[in-house]
Amino acid sequence: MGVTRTRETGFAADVVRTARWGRALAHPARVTILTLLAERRTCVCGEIVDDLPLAQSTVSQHLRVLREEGLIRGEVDGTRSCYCIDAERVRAMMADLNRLGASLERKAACGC
Amino acid sequence: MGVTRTRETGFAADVVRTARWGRALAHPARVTILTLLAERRTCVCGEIVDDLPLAQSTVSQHLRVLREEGLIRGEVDGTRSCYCIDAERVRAMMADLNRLGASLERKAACGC
DNA sequence: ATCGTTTATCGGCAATATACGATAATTAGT
DNA sequence: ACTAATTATCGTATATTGCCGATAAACGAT
Repeated sequence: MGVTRTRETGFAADVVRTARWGRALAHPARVTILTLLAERRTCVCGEIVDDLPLAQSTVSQHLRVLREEGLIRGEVDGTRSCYCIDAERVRAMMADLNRLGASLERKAACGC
Repeated sequence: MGVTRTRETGFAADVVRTARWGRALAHPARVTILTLLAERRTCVCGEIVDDLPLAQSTVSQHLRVLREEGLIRGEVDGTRSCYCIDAERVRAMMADLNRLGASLERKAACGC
């Protein structure tokens, strides 16, 4: 009764992993942050805030999501936090997404 | 006051598009559905329900999300709905995601 | 027309995500 | 020690998502 199924039970592990990448990218702010970090190689938090139409605290939360998925790393540098992309993880993400994409495209012909 | 910013304002159009792909993939059920459709080329709704640990109505909602993003197409066939992957859109999605991935990896060296 | 089958949608509830301001924490500089 | 600057976290309000059962809608078969 009232089971409140948790989101990630009953699904294959690789599928869950892929879905997590999806979630990480599922907000424009996070995609923008990644792009910013790529363009500038590295950014302090304040610079990111300046480039987003969001409050500092909100940006910080998005940074956390990205950090939790490992896509970015943060380093405290004095009073500021310096963020950069974790290339390794980005590659891992793209590998997973491409694996999905490839398997979808391989047999894409529609029988309908 | 109480601004409740809408989620997709103030962001670049391509970023919003990428984030939408992310959202589409952001749930294990949807990734599973896509994979199922790829494996079998085509499925009626009931078969999909049978392979997911979710109620029929819930699966139907996930199908709708995928349909709204154009990743799958549904065709009514008598009393049943036959779904299949829209290869075109999947390619478009992967192109967008890879475009992001490439731009992230290109300048990945971390300055931290 | 009625019944059985299948799928979509509705209504409602719980959980999560998103947003903000306020505050705490950390550090540099004085 | 105090102040200013920067960032993370907290508290909270709202929106969205996800889930289910129930119901509606569409169709085939009798």
